Amino acid sequence: MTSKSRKITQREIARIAGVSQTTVSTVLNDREGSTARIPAATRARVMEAIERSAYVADPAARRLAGLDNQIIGVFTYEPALSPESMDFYGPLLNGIERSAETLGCDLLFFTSSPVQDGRRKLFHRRTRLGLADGCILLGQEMDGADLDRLVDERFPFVAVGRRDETDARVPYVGIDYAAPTVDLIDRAVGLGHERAVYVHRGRETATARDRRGAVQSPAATRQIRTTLITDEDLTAVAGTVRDAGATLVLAEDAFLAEEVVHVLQTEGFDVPNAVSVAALAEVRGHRIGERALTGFHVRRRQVAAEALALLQRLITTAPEEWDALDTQRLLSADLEAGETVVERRPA
Amino acid sequence: MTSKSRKITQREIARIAGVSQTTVSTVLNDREGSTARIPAATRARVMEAIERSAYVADPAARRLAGLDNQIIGVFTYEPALSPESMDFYGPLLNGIERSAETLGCDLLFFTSSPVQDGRRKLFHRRTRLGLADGCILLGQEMDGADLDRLVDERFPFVAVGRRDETDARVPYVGIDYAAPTVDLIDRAVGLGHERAVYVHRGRETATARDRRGAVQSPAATRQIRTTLITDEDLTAVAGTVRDAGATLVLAEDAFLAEEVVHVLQTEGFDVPNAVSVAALAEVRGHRIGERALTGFHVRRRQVAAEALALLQRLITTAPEEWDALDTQRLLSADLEAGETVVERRPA
DNA sequence: GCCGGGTGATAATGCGTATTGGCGGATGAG
DNA sequence: CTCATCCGCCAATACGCATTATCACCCGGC
Repeated sequence: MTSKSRKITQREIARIAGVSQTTVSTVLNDREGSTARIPAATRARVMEAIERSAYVADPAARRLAGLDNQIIGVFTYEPALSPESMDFYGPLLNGIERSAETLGCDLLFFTSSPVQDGRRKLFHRRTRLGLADGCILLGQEMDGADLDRLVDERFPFVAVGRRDETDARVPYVGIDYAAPTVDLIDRAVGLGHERAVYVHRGRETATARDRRGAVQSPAATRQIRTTLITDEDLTAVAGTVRDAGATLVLAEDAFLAEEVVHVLQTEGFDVPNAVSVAALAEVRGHRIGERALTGFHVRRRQVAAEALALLQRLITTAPEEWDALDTQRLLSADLEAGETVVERRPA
Repeated sequence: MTSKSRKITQREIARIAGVSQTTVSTVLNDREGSTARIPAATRARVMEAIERSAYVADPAARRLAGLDNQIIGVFTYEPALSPESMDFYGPLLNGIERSAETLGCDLLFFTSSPVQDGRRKLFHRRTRLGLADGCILLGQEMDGADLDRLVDERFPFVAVGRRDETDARVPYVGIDYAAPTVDLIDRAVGLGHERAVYVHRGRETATARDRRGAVQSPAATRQIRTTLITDEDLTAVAGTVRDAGATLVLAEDAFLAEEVVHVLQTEGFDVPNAVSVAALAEVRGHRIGERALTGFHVRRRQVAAEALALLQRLITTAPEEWDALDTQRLLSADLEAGETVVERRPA
């Protein structure tokens, strides 16, 4: 073997097959029409030259010539492949990889983006964003300017997570926490609970508002009285529970739930027999003592799959017609029964 | 805002700044020389136009013009981001991501490669390999044809894992199991062991030969007598141990070690008090009852970092001078003390 | 013998960037 | 006054591919 093969181009193939570069291109893309007809014999000759020389098209040239590339960009605001971020990013990346595989797309991770204020910047002088046909954005919080610019440039992208707070036109696939929150409360009511405390982090993100909204919604307040407090002074939790006569504590996320339980137990509460506890977020892998924490489960793999499907639709649709598309999608989190919300014991 | 911004090119910038496209390119790459001199005033004018219009270079065009792209390809023979592969790929990918970040490179995952015979094929008609400046190959076993072709085409790449069996010219970063195997045996001898059994999988890979070679090396056999058996009939292990009067069992990997222990315990052996056990491979996370398994630890993050460093050297070196480079590198696995190799009790 | 129409191809062009080889004008040396 | 520099800039070109516009040829009909 050991051909000194530098780089095989269509021109090279053309020379071997005794045709023009145009013909090679036509054969490769089997483009047929009144303007370009290739008889079987010629086609075969060209094909053979291609097979024998193991030609592969230069993706850069294809891209420059205006074709798409089957490359999907993946941007994360922090390192995605570190052990710490794996809990969050792992299932998402897995879902993305699987979808990309079936779509026949490669994945371009923008790991080179310079870090500013502790998070990566999507746009910079040497960004390779333009190589991708579209881009998936991952991260707990994103830069509004980045999103605006993507929208302005009509670059196909999809954010994972609710993003309507920054720009109403941002396409996203997010999680609905409101519906399962109401479900969870229903279930607690069914177990006899009448007073609850909701401990939240006082954030003003869309999902935080969603959860508060659900807790304070008519559907919920009709059945249970809930006192809201923030995590600023966790030691106050015990007092609030006592004062409100609450038998159920909801926490904004699983970590907060764990802290709250610790405080309650220190104050002599029996969890969950005297006070039930649940988190309004992902709880897989979180336990309170021996018991699995009650809360939600988010099917992240499915979120990723939906995001890629949406992105694919954007890529294959002309920007002018994006308005007609349904580009903002919410998936409901699943209720994860767990074992920390139990029947209310008569006092 | 809301510029209808299609795509800003150097020509556009040139028009705004009242110069030629050549000048813009020169400023951008601050190329200076007798052939192209730009006075500060012009440079400033151009720079301002660039800043204001938020210009970013088209990577495809750059690539086509022969420059490098700061893109490193990552090829795995099976899905890399699935939960099952994470044990193996996780630390490697993490190391790659970190190195890429400091090198300012993006990562292109070739997830689109069509699957054939249960593993992905690197080369296909639409491969985007050419977009990358170089490529990292990951996977337990690789396709020799792929490696040959990469070598032939002088495409910069580095395989993770020993690959000298396929082609002597394949650049790789692998793990040395021979040295730590001898170390492990030394230590066992120091604890009084005189007879051992090595249970291996009967494979003919480079690393498998390495381990067998180390076990049977003069340095080892001088101190301890080792009987080799394969995993074909694990129930035979107990008999072999008894017949050989062995007090130490070495297994080719941690999973095999676990199986072996199970067999031994079923047969009434006290592990590790009567029979010590160790694996000649990664053991982190593996336990025998309450005890951490003795064996090796592979610093995969470091392996990845070395691989990227080597790849970078290949990329920045002309192919004609690759021969002068040291392109095959072995890193020694660390001894992981564990608790399953203990002092030999007098019978 | 001329014309229309279909067939099988190709030359020319463009995509956005980098680079080579100038070119006109000013300045300085002889 | 002439010739050689040097300065500041630009036209032209290449990169590999896709696409548009043509072109030469042959065949049949009139």
